Order: sequence, then C-alpha cells, then structure tokens
Amino acid sequence: MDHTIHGRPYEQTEDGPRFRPCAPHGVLARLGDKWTILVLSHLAVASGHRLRFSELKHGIEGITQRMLTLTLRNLERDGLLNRHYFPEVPPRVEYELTDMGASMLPALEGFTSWIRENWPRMEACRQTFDKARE
Amino acid sequence: MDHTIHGRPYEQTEDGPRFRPCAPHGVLARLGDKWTILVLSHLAVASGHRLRFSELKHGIEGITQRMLTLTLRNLERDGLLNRHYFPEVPPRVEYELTDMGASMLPALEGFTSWIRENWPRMEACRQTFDKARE
DNA sequence: CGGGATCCTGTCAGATACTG
DNA sequence: CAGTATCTGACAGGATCCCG
Repeated sequence: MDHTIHGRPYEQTEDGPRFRPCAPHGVLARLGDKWTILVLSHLAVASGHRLRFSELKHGIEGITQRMLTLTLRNLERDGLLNRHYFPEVPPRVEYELTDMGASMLPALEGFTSWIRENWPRMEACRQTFDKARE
Repeated sequence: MDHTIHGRPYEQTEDGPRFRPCAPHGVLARLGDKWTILVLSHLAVASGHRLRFSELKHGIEGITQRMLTLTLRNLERDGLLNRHYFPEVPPRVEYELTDMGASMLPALEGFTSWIRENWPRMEACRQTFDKARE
C-alpha cells in the first residue's frame, strides 16, 4: 500500500511519517535553476507561446548561448516545449510551449503572485535576521 | 515608470521586452534546493506546524545534520519559520511555521498538485527524448 | 544563426569529527 | 540533543573556439 500526505509519498515508522525525495522536488529544482523561470516567462507572454532562439537570447539579460541551449534542452526533454527547426540559410529555430507547458502557467502564476505579495516582507525578515547576527 | 508583465519586471527594448532576474527566481531557487520542500512538507502536516530538530532529521531520509541546519537557517532567515530554543539538558529546539510560512502552503499545494497530475507524462517525455538520441 | 565541444572556475553538498 | 568546523569531490555555469 502506498501512503501519501498532501500527495507526497512516505513510509510509516514508529516515530511518524518519513517522506522520501519525490517528484515535486525534482520539478521545482528545475524551475529554480538560474534561467528556467525567465525562459518560461518570455514564452508565456509571447504570441503563440513561441519565440526563436535569438529572441530568447536577446531578451534575457546576461544569459550565454550555452546556458540558453542547455535550459531549452531540459525543458524540451521534460515535454514542456517543442523545438521547431527550419533548415534555411541562415538557419532558424523556434521554441514553443507544449500543451503541458502551457497548462503549467496558471499554477506557476499562482505561486509567483504569492511571492510578489510576500516578497517585501521576506526581504525585511532577511535584513532583520542578518543584522541580528552581524 | 516600472513596467511589468505578469508581475515580472522588464525593460523595453526595440526588440521587445527584456526580463531581468527577479524575486520569483530567488524564491523558487530556495524551494528547489534539495531539502527545503521536504522540510516544509513535514511542518505542513505536523500538529501546530511545529516539530523539533530530531523529528525533522529522522523524518527526512538521507539528510545530514549539517544540511538540515542550513536548510532551517535559510527558512528562518526568510521569515518562513521560527526557531524556539529551550535551554534544558539535553537541549530541545522546535521549529514552527510562521503565519507567512503557513500562507505559502496553498500556493505550494496548487503547484505540487499540477506536478502530481503531470509527472507521469513528464517522465514519459524524458524517456522518449533520451531514447531518441541514445 | 544556432549550437556543439572544451576548458576552467567557484560554489556547495556530503562525510567526518568535535562541542556546549 | 543540536549544533559548529573542516575537508573534499562533484558539478553548475561561464568563456572561448569552431562548425554546418
């Protein structure tokens, strides 16, 4: 039998539930990496949820070709976006959110709206905390 | 004037909006680290949103003392939980979600529910992707 | 234009040992 | 019991060069 609390798998022990590393962690780890949120933000507001490589690169301050490529590969691997390659000269490549990728946006938006509301307070907490142990 | 799209700051350029690194990324990076979600999950389901250090340590498979301490410090710094120290012998320390910490749970739950629904599909996409370029 | 291949670096997780 | 201190290897990510 598989037990879950709030959808998270755990095993019962005599001292209470013990969670194991699980899916939410893996996905949030991906979203939490340095560039993924920025890439998704751009595609979220783009017409057709679709942009070419150079538009993404120019739109994200400080990202290198390599990191953009890696970020896009990971998102493609997870099925969150599709890569469209046009063998023209010069070549053109467009990235587009999949249905699954687009379906994630409301959940992400819900979370980011919480963050926006609470961000000033978190920032204040950090400064208080840091000052208390300078 | 400060422009935002979906709450994210950006600067306008002749080629369209350019986002800058912003608060959502920082918070998600924290949540995405290896242990934070597991710590929050435990506190979320604990009575009074409150647990002592050893309960957390025992409840999270594989975490080291050091990493649990660091994870808890970061959450405390962000104002998401409080540390209660009882100078007994042996000492006892309890960690408790703050109001802000508890207010984050619904947003987190919304996100993790999306993940649970889509996780099998993401896993399938990864395997397809990996096989295609073995 | 898009991106693969290499090399290099700082950062951080993990293990271990010690302490009030 | 609940930490802190120290060391180490692994790895994320930046810089650079080249290629169809």
